[in-house]
Amino acid sequence: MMQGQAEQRESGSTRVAESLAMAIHEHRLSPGMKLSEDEVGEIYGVSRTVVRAALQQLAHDRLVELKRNRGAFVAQPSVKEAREVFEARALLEPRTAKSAAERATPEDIKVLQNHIDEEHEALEAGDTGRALHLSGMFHIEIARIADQTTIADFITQLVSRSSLIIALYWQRRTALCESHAHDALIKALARHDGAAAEELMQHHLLDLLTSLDLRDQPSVPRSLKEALN
Amino acid sequence: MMQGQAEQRESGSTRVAESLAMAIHEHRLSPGMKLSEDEVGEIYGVSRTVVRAALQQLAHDRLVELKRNRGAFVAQPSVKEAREVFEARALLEPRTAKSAAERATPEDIKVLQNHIDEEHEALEAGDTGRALHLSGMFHIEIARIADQTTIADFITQLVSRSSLIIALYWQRRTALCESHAHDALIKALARHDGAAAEELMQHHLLDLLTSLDLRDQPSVPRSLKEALN
DNA sequence: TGCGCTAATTTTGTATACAATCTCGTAAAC
DNA sequence: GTTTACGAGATTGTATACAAAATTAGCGCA
Repeated sequence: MMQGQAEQRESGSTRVAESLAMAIHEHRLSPGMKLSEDEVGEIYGVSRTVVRAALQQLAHDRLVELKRNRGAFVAQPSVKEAREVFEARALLEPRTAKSAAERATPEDIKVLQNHIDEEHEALEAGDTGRALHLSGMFHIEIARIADQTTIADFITQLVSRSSLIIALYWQRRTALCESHAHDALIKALARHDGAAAEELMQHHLLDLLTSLDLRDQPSVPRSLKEALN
Repeated sequence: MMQGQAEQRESGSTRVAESLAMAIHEHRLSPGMKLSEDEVGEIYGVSRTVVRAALQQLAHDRLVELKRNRGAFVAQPSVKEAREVFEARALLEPRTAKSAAERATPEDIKVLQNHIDEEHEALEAGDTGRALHLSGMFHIEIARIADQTTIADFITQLVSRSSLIIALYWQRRTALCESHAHDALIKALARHDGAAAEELMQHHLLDLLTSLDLRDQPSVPRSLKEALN
């Protein structure tokens, strides 16, 4: 009966959620921006029902914040939240990179190399949004290689939030994140050097964190109301 | 205008979700059981709309599994998933316990002690469901004390899933989890001994894991259909 | 009896309708 | 001129109605 492509067509809400998430990752939607249900629904040609489901998904990933009876807003991670996200990543990712190094197949390495290549391309093309997105995908891919679905899901969420954090707290004066950390990582993975991968990941995350400007200015509120509410 | 208790009354879907989660934690709902939208809605006196929202929340926490066009089922974590959950906990909780030990106030210790006392009470009363739930709350409370909201959220999710895993894979022949590990932990926290807390937590999680029967029997399917689908 | 097909029933997915709440502009009072 | 109160408009929360898909039951046939 060969059921051919098991392609279980994804539900409408997931499609909308993914599209919105992409827009947030690429910084086309800024933190604090309001996501009106009617507006979003009209854009995607779906009813408020599916928009609400999509927004709820995104809220659970902390990409949007739902305020009761007020609607959905692109999240504005506080400085504390930003630190917490990177502390969580520091706990999860180095060890996961180690596991990945021990398990990586040549195919895995190729996929990762593709990510890096595309990342460099986007960077040279000046498309920093896309470059940042691909940079995040690199981290997620490593978790996938480690064959730790649960941890990979957490890292996916953390990378998403990191994108938002970078949008808010990036110091543009710093040299771009093109620190070749990913190149070094992929080399360690290719030669199955778990210890090196673990350490490289740890330092990479620390570099990322210190490249942010995390002094206590809980983001610039757009209005007095937002500040006090 | 002093708005007094900021008690933002929670939405209907969260209420339903929390009630269902509690039922799952206390093993009143078994893994694999179907949660019909109409049925759940009738029980709580709400429409399918809010039930669907609640189920989506629970699905995101991996407490229920949503199958497209087929409905919601209480999740049946596989053996692999069970291992993954405990590996994730092994990465997150020991360090968090260390942080908690360094920050714990006397009030924090008191709250934890209450948890333990209630846990022992429930155990003596033979209410293992409640005991297990309180045992989980103990871990979550430690993450809260560490003042790491992000990690605390992850641990909350992992503890939830652990409850399901225990329901599926617990070996009843093993001596009950009343291994006094929590007593030792609270003592380490009380004297701000971070290193001890970290190590105790690590061993505690390992003990938990080894007390499960994780041989490759992906749970007993109720029917042939479930096995093949 | 056992298998396969079709149709009725049930259940989920989505859209729409109504109710509750908030926002914001206007105007009156101090 | 500033503040407060009120109400129209807009937005979200929930319920219901309809469409699409799956499950189930019944029937015919080998």
